[in-house]
Amino acid sequence: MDVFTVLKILSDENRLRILNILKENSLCVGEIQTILCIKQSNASRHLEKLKISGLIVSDKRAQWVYYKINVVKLDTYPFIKQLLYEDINEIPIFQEDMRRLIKYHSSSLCCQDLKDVGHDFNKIRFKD
Amino acid sequence: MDVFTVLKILSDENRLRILNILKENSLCVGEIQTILCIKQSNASRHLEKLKISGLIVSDKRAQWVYYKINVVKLDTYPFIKQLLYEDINEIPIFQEDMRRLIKYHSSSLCCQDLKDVGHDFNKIRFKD
DNA sequence: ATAATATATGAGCGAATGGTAATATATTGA
DNA sequence: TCAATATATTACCATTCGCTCATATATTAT
Repeated sequence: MDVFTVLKILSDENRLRILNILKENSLCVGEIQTILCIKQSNASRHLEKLKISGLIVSDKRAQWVYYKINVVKLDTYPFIKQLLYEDINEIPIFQEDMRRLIKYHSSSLCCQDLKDVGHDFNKIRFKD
Repeated sequence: MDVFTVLKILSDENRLRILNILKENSLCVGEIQTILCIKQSNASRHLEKLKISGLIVSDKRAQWVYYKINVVKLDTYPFIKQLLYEDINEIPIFQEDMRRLIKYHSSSLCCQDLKDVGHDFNKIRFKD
């Protein structure tokens, strides 16, 4: 995968947002869809591209497919780590996604509960 | 200019090749066209996009327009320097462009001579 | 087996992209 | 002033892109 292709993969807002929330933990498609507030098919499409690029890997458990960053692949081009782990941290949209991710993790919900709120983050009840 | 747009600008092969050969010295459009072996209108188009993005600046002298890297702008996102000054250095296409750039500089040619070879790098006579 | 659910995918849409040939604009030099 | 040249721009084309709806596939639970 040449550097141009990697840059194109990274240049999409939704894909970069996905990589951002996958930095710490792996997530399944429904969680990504919910935290980023995007359509399921859209999430799935971007995940496919990210997987083909090698930037993420998948792991199917029961009916859920978990995706996580492919750390080894990131070393191919050091700029990717700089971008992902440093440069984007100060950008509002990524901070908001991280805030939702943390809030989701602080709830007691997991994959199989998201159907109950129709994958709508705003319908999730948090303990205050 | 948001990070997605910058990434899109950087994700094109010809634009990245242009940035690569502009790392050390400024060059006019005809020189870029010649060293990269691309069409004049194509070079001009990509230079326009790079200029709009702020990654390069232009400086018109007589009928020639010289472009150079906008060093200040590169600091907006540190990953750009990592990409441009480190990561791409090992990639063949950029090395070949640098080889042609150095060869061009080692000749006694400048802007106004390139018309004599029809902006064809292979028609340039070098001292051996 | 059947219903429910998670994920992937086919088809189609509008928009953006990169390339080119031809032309316009600007500048210089004779 | 006029011819030559450098660069920018217009118009067009083929391709790719991101998104969405609807549907297919796979898995689980009853």
